Amino acid sequence: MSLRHAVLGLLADRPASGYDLLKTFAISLGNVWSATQSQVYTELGRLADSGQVTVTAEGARGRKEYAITESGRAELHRWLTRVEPNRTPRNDTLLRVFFLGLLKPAEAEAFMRREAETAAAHHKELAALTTVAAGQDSFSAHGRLALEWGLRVTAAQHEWALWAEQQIVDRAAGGGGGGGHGGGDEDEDVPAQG
Amino acid sequence: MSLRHAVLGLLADRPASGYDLLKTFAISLGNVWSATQSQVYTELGRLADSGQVTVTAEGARGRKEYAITESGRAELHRWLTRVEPNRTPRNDTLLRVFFLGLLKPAEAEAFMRREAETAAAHHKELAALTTVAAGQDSFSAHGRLALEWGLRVTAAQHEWALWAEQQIVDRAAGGGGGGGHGGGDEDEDVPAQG
DNA sequence: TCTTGACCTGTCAGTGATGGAAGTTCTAGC
DNA sequence: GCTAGAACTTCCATCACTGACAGGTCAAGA
Repeated sequence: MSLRHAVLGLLADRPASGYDLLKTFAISLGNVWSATQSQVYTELGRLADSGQVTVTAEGARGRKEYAITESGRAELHRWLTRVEPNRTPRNDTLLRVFFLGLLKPAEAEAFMRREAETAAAHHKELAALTTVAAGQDSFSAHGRLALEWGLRVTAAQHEWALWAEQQIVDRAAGGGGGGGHGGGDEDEDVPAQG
Repeated sequence: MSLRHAVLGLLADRPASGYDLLKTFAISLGNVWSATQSQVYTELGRLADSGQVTVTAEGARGRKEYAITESGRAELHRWLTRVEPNRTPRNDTLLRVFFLGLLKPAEAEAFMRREAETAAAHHKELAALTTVAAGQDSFSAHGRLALEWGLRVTAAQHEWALWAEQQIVDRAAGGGGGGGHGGGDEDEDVPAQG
């Protein structure tokens, strides 16, 4: 449902063709909201039908350039200011974490280690983007806010994965499969959050 | 697509009816993967058709208790160990952040402030769960790992939102609407992450 | 000229997600 | 006996997403 607004938002910056939008998704916006080809073209068609965008030019190779209309801008503004962001949680990795007890400790440990590596790699990718995305326009500036979110969250994820891996190791050593788990050096149940 | 595995995972712990599963989603698992009534019942039907779960008892009021089968367990294990977690980014809030430039600075600022509040509230909710979810079984133990993730990420989100709000204030004060923006005390572009 | 490949737009079938409405059966209280 | 409501399941219309397919046009080089 938000794809519509992603497209509107991009067109609010400047007119573009479906192909152009696809490139923007691939480069920057896709880090935050991904879209496939068919989705973008379908959505452009729908938006044109409802009068929120119009075709402003037809170029070579059948290229159609779309621009946002007043009606589209109004809808975009309404969405930005009046519609609650959708926070439906849907985290594939965490879902698996819930069920890690079904694996052997070694498997579960490997899972968390892979997660740690993935988070670190993702963080690195984003850090590389930082040096590139240095535009002074508003779109770039706000993109950097989103980028910073990514940096912080991937960093937190990395540390969490390392911590969780250790928890699993401890539990395997202390508790085994059965009921209670051996006490001892387990003060550090949950780290302080400030 | 992962709803199937969420259901399988819950049934791997113990047999349950659709209604039971719904309660589990409402209480714990829903923080990580939400599901509606129709989804759960539909999925149970599909799983029964494909032989990954079976009806083990029929109780009062048409209640059907489902249990996972060997085939279901195998699929679950395959998913946990062999299937890459789906990392399709789809973050409604960040999508809006990209387009905050379309709002007046005061509106954008209000948006970020609301985000900060939401993150703080969410963090508090999760912290309240911490004291409750103290079971010693494996499902609870791993649930706490997921919970810890939530605590860390909401904390990071809160701080990020505060930081971003400040960025917006600075930009409005320094740059205004036009081209370049006034230099000065803007060393702190991006905080260190190391 | 012919080929290769980038550019650019679309359609379609299958599948799953969403949200609401509805219906039956049991329990508890009057 | 009657009612209210909780327990529990099922159906349906609509919409979003995926992945594949199916084009047609221009530019540059062999």
